[in-house]
Amino acid sequence: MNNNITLRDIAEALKLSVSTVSRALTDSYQIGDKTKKKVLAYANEHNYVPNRIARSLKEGKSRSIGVVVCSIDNNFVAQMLDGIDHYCTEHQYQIIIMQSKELFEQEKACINLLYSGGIDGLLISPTYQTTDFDYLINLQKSGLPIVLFDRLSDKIDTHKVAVDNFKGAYNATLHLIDNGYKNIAHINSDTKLSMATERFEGYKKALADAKIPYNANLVQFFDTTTADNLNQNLEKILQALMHADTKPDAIFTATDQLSTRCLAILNKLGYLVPTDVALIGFSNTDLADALNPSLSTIYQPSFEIGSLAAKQLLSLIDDKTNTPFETILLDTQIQVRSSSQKSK
Amino acid sequence: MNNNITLRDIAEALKLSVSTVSRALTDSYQIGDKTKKKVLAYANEHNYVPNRIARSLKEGKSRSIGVVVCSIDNNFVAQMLDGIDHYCTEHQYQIIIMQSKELFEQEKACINLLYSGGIDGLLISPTYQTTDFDYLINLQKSGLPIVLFDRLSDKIDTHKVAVDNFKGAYNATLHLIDNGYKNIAHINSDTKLSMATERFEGYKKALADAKIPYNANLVQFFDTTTADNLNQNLEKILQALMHADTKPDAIFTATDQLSTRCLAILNKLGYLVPTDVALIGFSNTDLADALNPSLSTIYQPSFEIGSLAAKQLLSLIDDKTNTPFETILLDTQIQVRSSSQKSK
DNA sequence: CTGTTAGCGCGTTCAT
DNA sequence: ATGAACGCGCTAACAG
Repeated sequence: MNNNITLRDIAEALKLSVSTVSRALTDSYQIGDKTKKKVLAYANEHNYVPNRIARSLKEGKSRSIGVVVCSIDNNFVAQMLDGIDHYCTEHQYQIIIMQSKELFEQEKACINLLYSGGIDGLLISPTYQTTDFDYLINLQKSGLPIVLFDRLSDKIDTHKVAVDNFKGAYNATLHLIDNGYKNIAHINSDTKLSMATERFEGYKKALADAKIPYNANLVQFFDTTTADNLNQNLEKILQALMHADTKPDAIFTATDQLSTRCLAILNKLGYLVPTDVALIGFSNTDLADALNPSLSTIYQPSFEIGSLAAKQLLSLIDDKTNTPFETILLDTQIQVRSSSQKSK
Repeated sequence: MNNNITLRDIAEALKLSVSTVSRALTDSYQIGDKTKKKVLAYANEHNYVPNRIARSLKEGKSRSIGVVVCSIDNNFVAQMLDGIDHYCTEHQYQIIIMQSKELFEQEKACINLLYSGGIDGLLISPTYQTTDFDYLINLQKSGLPIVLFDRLSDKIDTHKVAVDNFKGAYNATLHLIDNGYKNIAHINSDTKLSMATERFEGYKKALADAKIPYNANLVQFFDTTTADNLNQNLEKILQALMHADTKPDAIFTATDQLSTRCLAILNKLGYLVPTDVALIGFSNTDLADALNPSLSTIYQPSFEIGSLAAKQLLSLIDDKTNTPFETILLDTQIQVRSSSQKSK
């Protein structure tokens, strides 16, 4: 660890007291100009840098926040982290990122580690498995500011930031309907988190509004927590769907991974998109344009989700005024490309 | 910050001394069984969790390492971070990730922050701009263990982990040659870091071995540090190349971003890949299969780079035995898909 | 086996 | 305007 010079080193070298040096460095009004100059000069020359750990211990706050996400190796997550990092760096907060890998137990382990590590607040996007929020609620009760982002839950009352999943899903489905598709399948994660049901609801509402009867056979929820699960199950599901009596003419996928993998697997199985089946899905990949065919997506303002969540958390940390908790839902953006339009 | 109970709270409640409690909790041999049990029980019940900050201050080490990368919002980087995180979590080290955004000044700022934050070691993949390593060398001299990963430099002597760029580039170029391409263009970043020149050298060597004369007009180095720069310049470069007298029949791109953007832009400009021009490039995107056309890539073992780099760093931190520094170069893997093969 | 004491580096009273 | 002393929570050397 950092074995730089300390206040005491400066004090001894300059024959001053530690407290004088400390005050000189913080530009206190009670220190004479000459001493200030002298101290500052010495500090610069020997590039003194305050020991953050000691300061944290003293002040009872670390100016660092914990961030728990499913996986850092996920395009969409990385974009949100970028937003979080941007806001926090700007406000001189350090972030400590931990990965839950979609495992509830690991999520708890992360939180524990972060908490004992002395974070000032917690930013969390729960795992797909997470249904029990008592753990977080207890932490919150014992004074830890918490903000949920991307994946929300009603079970805990706090600041939350995500997108309007219902509307996004509604628009995606509506877009397919507007393009003449009728047998629209929906593939989703089987998580209990609200994002999944909201997207499902948006899908159903769009069908209902268009007077298209809902067909449960066209809807699939399954375990997407690991890449292997996702790939294998998705392939089976797609094959089953495409061989069923009511073969879908379009698919609306509910998550980033689901959308891109779905396209890859359809290609692999030899189906022509959108001729055989159209596709639109939630996705933030910047390769959407280059995909085969270019992928229509529901784009989420990932960077903004991250930076806003960070903003909410820092305000929670600083403000002791009990402002009521709020849930911010940003709008998604529909990006129409080839995969969802009947080829001319 | 964490305002849990402390050793003193336990000590007072149990009418013991703080040190006894401390030792009981660390299962010291010098503490009686009954006291141990009592302390442990009380600690569990009130879920005591040691204050990491205080411990860090006391022990002079934080069990945390700093990681500086260009951007977390970069597929390849995220994969390496995943590897780093995996190894560090396993060994109970915390990582603090900071983004340089390819800016040398910001890189220095990150390092400063990390250093004053009391990291035990530093993992760094320098910016494309970085040519001056004195800064790092000084830190190293003052006792900070440093490991370079992914992007290396001769200017500093320490552990380094990356891939064999020369060989990877050689193989990519050779593959194009084997498939009958002769006018092979090469697009690269204009960084001074060795990775760029090594890839360039690999390209040239493959040409030379095949007795294909080197044509400087087919080689382009340019500023890829921001997404805007990359996109705009790349489009110009591609248009120029494709309209030149010696139009390339194939392109070898040297970085992840370059490869995927190149494909997207070629599509946008209306060129058919690989019919009009073939393409292979360094890239780790898991969407390579789904791209239009599927993209042939030189794949780097990103996770391994990360975890190995972390391993080297932790060994540096723990070992005080002066083992000589080593540079580990992992093999890349060529993944041949449609973009680099003459359509049949 | 247990308690007392000291000190990590810093900020902050309380004196002077 | 400056210094001495204390304490944040923890570990470890030193006593007994």
